[in-house]
Order: sequence, then structure tokens, then C-alpha cells
Amino acid sequence: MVDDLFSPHLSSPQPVYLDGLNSEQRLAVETTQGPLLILAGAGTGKTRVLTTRFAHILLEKLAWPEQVLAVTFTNKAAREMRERISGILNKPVEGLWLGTFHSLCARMLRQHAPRVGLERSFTILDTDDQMRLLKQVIEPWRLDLKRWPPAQIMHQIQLWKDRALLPEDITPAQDTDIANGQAQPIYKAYQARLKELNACDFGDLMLHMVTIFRQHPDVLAQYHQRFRYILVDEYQDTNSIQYLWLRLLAKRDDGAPANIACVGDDDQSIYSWRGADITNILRFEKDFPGAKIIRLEKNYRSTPRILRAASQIIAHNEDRLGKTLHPGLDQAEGDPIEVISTPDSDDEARVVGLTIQNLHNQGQNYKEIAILMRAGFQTRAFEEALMRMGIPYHIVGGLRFYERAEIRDAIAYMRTVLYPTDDLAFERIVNLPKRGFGNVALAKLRTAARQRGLSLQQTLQQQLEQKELKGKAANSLNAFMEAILLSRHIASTEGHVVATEKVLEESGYLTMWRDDPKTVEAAGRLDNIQELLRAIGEFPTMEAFLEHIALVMDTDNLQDDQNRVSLMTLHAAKGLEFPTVFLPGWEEGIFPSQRSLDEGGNQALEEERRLAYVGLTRARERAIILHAASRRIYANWQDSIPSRFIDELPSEQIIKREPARQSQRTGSFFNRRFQQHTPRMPSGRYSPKSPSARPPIPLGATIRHNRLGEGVVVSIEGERLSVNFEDVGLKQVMASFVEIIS
DNA sequence: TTCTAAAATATTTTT
DNA sequence: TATTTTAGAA
Repeated sequence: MVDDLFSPHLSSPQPVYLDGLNSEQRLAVETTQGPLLILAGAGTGKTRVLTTRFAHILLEKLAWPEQVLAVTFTNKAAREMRERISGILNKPVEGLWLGTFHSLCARMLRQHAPRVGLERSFTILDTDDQMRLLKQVIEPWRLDLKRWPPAQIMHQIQLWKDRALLPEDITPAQDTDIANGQAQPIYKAYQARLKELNACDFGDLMLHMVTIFRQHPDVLAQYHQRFRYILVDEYQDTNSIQYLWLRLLAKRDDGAPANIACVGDDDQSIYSWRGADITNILRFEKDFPGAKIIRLEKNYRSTPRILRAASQIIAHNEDRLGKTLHPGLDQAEGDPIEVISTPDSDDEARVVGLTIQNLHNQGQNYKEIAILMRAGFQTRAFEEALMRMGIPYHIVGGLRFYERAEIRDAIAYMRTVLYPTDDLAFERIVNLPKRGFGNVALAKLRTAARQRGLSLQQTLQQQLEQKELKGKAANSLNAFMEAILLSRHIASTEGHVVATEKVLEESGYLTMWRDDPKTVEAAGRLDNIQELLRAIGEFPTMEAFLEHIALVMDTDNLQDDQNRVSLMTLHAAKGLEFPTVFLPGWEEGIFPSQRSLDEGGNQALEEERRLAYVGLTRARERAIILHAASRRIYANWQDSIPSRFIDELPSEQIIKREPARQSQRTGSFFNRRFQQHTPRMPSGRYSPKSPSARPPIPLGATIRHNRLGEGVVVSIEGERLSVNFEDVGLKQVMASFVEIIS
């Protein structure tokens, strides 16, 4: 069965699947033994090399499919890789260890959960559950939640997990910043509570596996024996624990060189704020002695002019392994990059819309065009402009299907039906819709449950049966429990889809949305729930479905073929390409973002520059950069100067354009008049509250705040002021909320 | 407990 | 501007 797969290739001098690879790509595919780092610039055929290499290992019979470990960051990348491998092998492949770090860890952990005190049936919590749990855990500490927001504590815990630190690994010195130095005991309590619930959060998937590898050499040895080859995608984005996990799996006891191949591009590392550690890629040679490095520098995507511009920008960074993109296609120079400056952000959107209209009239499809911006809020202006012009568009990214409140509610209902001991799911929906069972009642139930040693749901059921509850809440809760029990019964007779439909109906959840006054929005939510029911039907059991959504947060985007313009952030655009790319908002403070610069200094600036590089290299034929002299940010106008990145572009590759003002009809009548008739320079007339209209607040000034009273400014960080108030002491306030007295 | 209105606040978000 | 969080009243 396997042989018929191999024979056609064995007989030919060069396997077909190697045709069309350039010499570097070919080397990257055929260098199978020992550690290998493939530095693959944008558009150099990274995915092709990775998949071909995988297929090559199989076809050369170097390993069986289940002996290769292939790690990606996104489900999308994993899916694509799987498809392309089957494409090369010309048959579906099964039994591959190919997936995201987290899904692979989940698969392993199902096997070895008892080694860290979990049952194999552990549940994986989503972020809402995590926060709810943490909030309960920190209660005994009686922290000032204003000063120590739970989200911040969660962040700290996650940082520790990302560095593979268990509660007992944390020294007091590492635990001073957050929650009065109580973060470590909170972390410990949180982990204990997770164990009680037989649950783990996302970070735990990796943390538990690394812990098991470290504490149980027999388990690690098992995987050493299994995996003969390891492939890693997007290596520049790995964080400490992912790196550790890889190294544990790659380094064998016998000291044999690891067959680990990592593909990455240090110039496209844009997730440091998420814990990605660029030094992982910079120190690869040190960690894996004898490592070979292959650079893929032939770009098959963009015009020479775009490549030169992108190269020139990224050359301003110092922390690089260094590589240069060369045009790999035999093609003409291409158009220069356009740099368009507009008077304000409304014009910016309009110019983009008009240009798209022109391109479309010249025959370009909408789906060949993308608008890539630094931050999500920038999309709004473009949405408005495109809608007005009747240009079809869609927003990529944004809130994902399984993150919508109604979907999470419905899932919580399903979990409540399926798992009578799932307290977190139960808490989410007991009082949704309102059943007169609020926080106070819930707290009582929690105490009762603890005394009885039962779950919340079991306790409530007992109390209802024994008529321990009274009042109108008792009635609605009775109906609620009945719906749960009925659905549980139906699940075993008529299947999980009908059961789900039934709880949502009988519990009154659907009615809640039907009666919602905001009909348009509510209708959308009901549609989403229909969509959810359809998705559930594609899985054999509810458990299978829940496992799937815990790990795969995106719904398969099947609507890719629709002809419409794509709007997304630069981050979301990584890995994609479009013939025409608009890059708006290249202004100081926006891009590079002020906040990055304030917090991360030069390192952050370099990351912003890498973002610019990512943005430019998405374009195949045409890149258009825009900046506005004045931008509406939320309520008010702010003047801005062109981004330093524009100055870093090679002047011979760009052409500057300044279209005439064309704004009309935005904002109020008065705003319009001011914009058209006020001289621009001593600006800020658009709105009296605009930051530029306000005189700058000097250090030591006395100010008044509506709520906090009068005080003295003791420090200034951009818009954020530290003020010593007469009545309430030192507080942080936004500059736009104060008024200067003296 | 729930409703209401005012106040705060708003990068990027692969799992 | 728009959304979410909060404090206080009903």
C-alpha cells in the first residue's frame, strides 16, 4: 500500500515534486539530517519548502508519517500544510503529528494527564472562564480591584506560564510588581482550583507537557523514540516555553544531532508583545551545535521596486540576522510606490475609495485589493467611505465567531447539560436570562455547595427537590433545572443537536433574544446560534465538538472567493498577499504607534519597522502609502506629521501626490465650516477640546478635575497625568479631563 | 436584584 | 464616537 506511493518517484532521476525549486529551496528540502535553520524572507516560498520537505522525508522513506512532528502557529497554517502535503503525495495523509503548539500539546496531554493530577477528560477553559475563576480565587485576598485589576494578575500568571515557571519556581523577588507581591500565592491557588475542576487553561496545555517532560523521563523518551524529524513554522514567533518544549523533544539523551528544521524570518517578528522571543531565532546556532543555516532570498511575489523599498526600510534595523530580498521573477521594474498626503483622515479614506474605483474600472477585481492598517479603529473611516461608494468589502480578523457572547452562552448551556460538575459554565448561565438569581444568591449557593462537597448544579438540584428555596426565584430556577434535565435526557435519545436546541428553547434563552428591543442585532445573534447548531451537527458527539472549539477558535473562512476588498490590521495580513495594497495612517504616533515607543523604546521601534516591512511585502504589484495632516481619533482631531518610515523609503522608488481636499458632509455643519476656512497652521480649531487646541499642561500646574477636585500635576506621560489631588491624593487622569487653573 | 445614567477609555491578539 | 464598566437609585 505504501509501495505504490513510492515507486513512481524511485524510478525517475529527479522526483517531480522537486521540479521548480531553486537551488536554495532544494537544499532546504534535501538537507534532512541535523539541525537546520531556514531563514525565509517574505515571499520566498517558505510554505512550499516546508511542505515539500515533509513530503520528501516520507517519500524517501526516512520516516513514517507518525514519526514526523510539524508545528505551526495557526490552525489555518496547519490546514494548509496538510492539504499541500496530500497534494504532493496525491492522497490524503493520516496520522500526522501536524498542528499548532497548543493542539499538539492537548493531544499529548490527553494521554498523560494523570502525571500532573488531571483526568484524561480534562476540559480546556476559554478566556471568559479563566477570568471568572481568577476573580473567585482572589476573593480571600480582599485586594483593591481598582489598584490590582484581575486582568493584570491574569497577565502576570500568563507571563510566568509562558516562561514555564510553576508557582513554586517563583521567588519573592519575581513577585513584587502585582497585587502587593501576592501574585505568586494567587497563582498557586488558581492552579489548585483548576485541578479541582479537572480543567486547564490555554497556557497549561504547554506548561503541563513541559512539566511532564521534565519530571518523567520515560514519557519524554517515548516521544524521542517516536519523532525522528521535527519541523517548525514561524520560528521567530516562538516564546520561551514553546522553545523549551521544542528543545526537550529535539535533544536526545544519546547526544545524536537533532533533526530539527525551523523556518522563520527575524524581519517578520511582530508578536513580541505576546511573549514571542526574537532571541530564539537569533541564538539557534548556539542551541543546536552544528546547525546549518540556509537563506531563502529570492522573492517570487513583489516587483523589484517594492522589494527595494522594503529592503531599504528594514535595513534601518540593527538586530537582524541579515538577508536581502532579490527579485526571483524575471519581471519589469513595476510602478513606483505612491505616497499620498491628504489634509485629513476623511480625505484619506475617500482617496483610497476613489483609487479603488479607478482600479476596478481598469479591470482589477476587488478581491485583489487590501487596505492594511496599524490599529483596528482605523477601519471605521474606510468602512464608511467604501459603503458610501458602494464598494464591497469585508473585515478580516476582528471578533471571531466563537468569541461572540451568544455563542459562548450557548456553549455554556451545552456544557451545563453535559457536565453536571462544570461550575464555570453553570455560573455563566444560571441567571441568563434573568431569573432573579444574582450575585448574592450565587454566593450563598457556592457556600452550600462547598459544605456538601457537590457542584453548584448538583447543590441547586438538591435544594429545589427539598424545597429549600422559596420566592419567585424558585419558580424560574425550577423551570431552568427542568430544561437542563430534559435536555440531558434528549441527548441520549435524540442526539446532541436536538438536545442543544431544546435547552436553548426551554430555558428561555432564545426568547430572551427574540424579545430584545435591538431587533437588528438580536436577529444576528439568533442567526449565529443557528450557525452554531449547524456546526455542532458536523461532529459525532458533543465532546468532540467542544474539544474542537476549545482549540480552533476560527470558523473555516469559506467566503474567500467573494469579490470584495479586504480590510485588516497589519498583524492579520502576515502570510497573505495582494496585487494592490493600501497602507494608510503612516504618521508619527499612529505608525509607529506612540504607545509602543513609550513602552518599548528602540526595540519597539524596530518591531514597528518590521510591521512596515510586512505591510509592504504583502504587495505584488502596487503599494500605496498614505498619511493625513489631521486625523480624527474618537471624538477629536489631532494633527500629525508623516511617519519616519516614509523618510526611510528610497526616494527613487516613490512618487508623492497631494490630491485636493474633497471632504464633504462629515461631522457637524460647524466642523465643516471650520475645516474649510480656518488656516491650518495654528490648528486645533476644529473642536475646542482637541488636544492641540489646549495649551500644553506644564509640570506643577494646578488643575481641576470634575470628580476629583483640584490638584497639582506631578508628572506627565503623553496624555496621562499624575496629579496630587487635595482631597483624594495621587491619581492618574487623562489630560483631556482636566482644566488648568494656574 | 435590577435598572439607569454617568464615567472611563479605546494598539496589535496566531491559541 | 461607541462601547464597556461603575456607582447609585429604585
